[in-house]
Amino acid sequence: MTNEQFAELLFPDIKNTPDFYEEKYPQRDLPDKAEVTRIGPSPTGFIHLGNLYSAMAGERLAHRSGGVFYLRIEDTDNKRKVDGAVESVISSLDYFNIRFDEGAEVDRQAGAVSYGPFYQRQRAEVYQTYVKDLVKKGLAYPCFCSEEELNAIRNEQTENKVDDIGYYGSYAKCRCLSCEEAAEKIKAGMPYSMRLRSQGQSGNTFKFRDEIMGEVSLPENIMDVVILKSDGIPTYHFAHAVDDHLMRTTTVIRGCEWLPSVPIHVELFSVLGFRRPKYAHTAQLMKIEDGKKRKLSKRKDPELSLGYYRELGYHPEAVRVYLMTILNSNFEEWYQKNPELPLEEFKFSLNKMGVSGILFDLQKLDDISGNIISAKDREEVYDYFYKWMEVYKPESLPVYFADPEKMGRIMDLCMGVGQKRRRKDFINCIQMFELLGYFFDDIFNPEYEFEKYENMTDIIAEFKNTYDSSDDSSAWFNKLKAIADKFGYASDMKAYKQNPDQYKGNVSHVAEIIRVAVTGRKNTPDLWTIMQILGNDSCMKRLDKAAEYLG
RNA sequence: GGCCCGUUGGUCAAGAGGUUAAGACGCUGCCCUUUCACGGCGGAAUCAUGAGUUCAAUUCUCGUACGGGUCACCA
Repeated sequence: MTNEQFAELLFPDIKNTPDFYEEKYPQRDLPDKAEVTRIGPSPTGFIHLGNLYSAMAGERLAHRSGGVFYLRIEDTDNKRKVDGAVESVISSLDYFNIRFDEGAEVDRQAGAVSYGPFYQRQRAEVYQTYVKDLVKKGLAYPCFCSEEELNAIRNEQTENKVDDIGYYGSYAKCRCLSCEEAAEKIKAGMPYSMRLRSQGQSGNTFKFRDEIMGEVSLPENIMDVVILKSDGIPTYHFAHAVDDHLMRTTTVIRGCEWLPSVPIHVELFSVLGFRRPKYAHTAQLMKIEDGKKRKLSKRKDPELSLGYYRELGYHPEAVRVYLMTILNSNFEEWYQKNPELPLEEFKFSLNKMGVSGILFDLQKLDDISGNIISAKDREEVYDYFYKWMEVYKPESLPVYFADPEKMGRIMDLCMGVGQKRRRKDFINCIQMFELLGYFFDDIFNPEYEFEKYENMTDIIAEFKNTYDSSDDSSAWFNKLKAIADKFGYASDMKAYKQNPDQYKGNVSHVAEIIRVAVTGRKNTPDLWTIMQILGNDSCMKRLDKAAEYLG
């Protein structure tokens, strides 16, 4: 039996040849240095920061060069598929302003060549066409080994401390089956996968240039890897080779956990006669746990999920800026110099990307986020907060937004609108939600942050007696000073600093006592304004409540 | 275990054969300030380790340690 006949037996339904697809998916008509990149999430219902990190790199590379950025759904693993995952992936990426030119669920421009379908399951025939061709050339063969047999091989290799663990050489039982023998098994109905007949030599290495890692020396692939699973769907490796070739990807950007499988991909491209794309393997996002760095894991780390940041109400821009700062080492400086320029102006480049694992720094994100929100208009932040609450805290909407005018004043206050400089109180929506709670009598239930000072109840009582809501800010503060003097606190900061021992404290301590009494917190914006917003009745009740608490 | 990658302050990092080894976050001191912030000016804190090359090494080479990744009909 010839290879030709054998291929026909294996793939009787495949009528096309590779040439058909080469023609169907021609070279893209793009400017000279245009890059074609892609993101290929698997629809497990979970898109994470690492994906976004890579996606931003790909998106920037493509769009800065006048190229194409597309979305391919890598759904070859049926077992892990989650319903609705594709929608969630797209919506998450959209939230963070990642836009595709083509790909799954993206409408393409009329008349343009389609490189789809972009769901790998829908491309089974394409892959099989190429496998059939490999069989004809004697470069692929069916493997009938069961899971148990494969495990046995692996165990044997482990026990014998063989260096290379896997299906290759003399361990590859099915590799030397004749076409006739294989045909027998197929006719008997045995399930089988298709494997690459590797041409690699053990011990050989080759130099490989990665756009991020630089030159890397790797061993030649010797494994007869599975290219088609028994259900006729390809493995990642094979799908990657065929798709990125046919979709005319110029640079493959993916996590550096893929670097060790580059030898497989190199051989696959070579065996298929494809020109290899450039590769860029991005650093991993890590997290510290028990004093050790480790790769962020989908299962264990909720902070890895993009949904997490959305739920917390981090502004997408903040997440993008943060990611850019870790994506390109020179971004931060550029951003500080050009805070008003759109991120797209930044000259992103792959070789400015870091090679080693990056520890995710939430504090830094918070700082960036605070800066970004403080630079926004009151209206924008108001809307943003409102929309977040509609989705994530709808039951609180009637409390916080019952009086839009009041909420507007609160926003102005906390953002420092109209002041010389903006405040940076707001970081994300959940934090705003908690921060602003004391403004609303219905939910005001403070955990008082009182420090121990002398005469606290006396000070509160005296303040209550003298408070007049019609006082302006300075009259109000003068009364605070008067109270300070009355109870042996310094009303003059300079005097206090010279002789701190002569006083029980200073006017800022007095202010703190009133602040905590009214709001429960030591840190709030201008107290006088808060009391104006709350109104006289509410303030009086709160002062009583605090006095009662202090006993 | 094999293979691959990495190691500059607590974190993100720039950097070059000779530098006072940038900057940012965090921490912290002072100033400003009628309270909270904002802001301004300072401070502490880093080249994993051994050997080699060199007049000179944190930078180049080799080893060691440590960290990470990967070795599936998962991606």
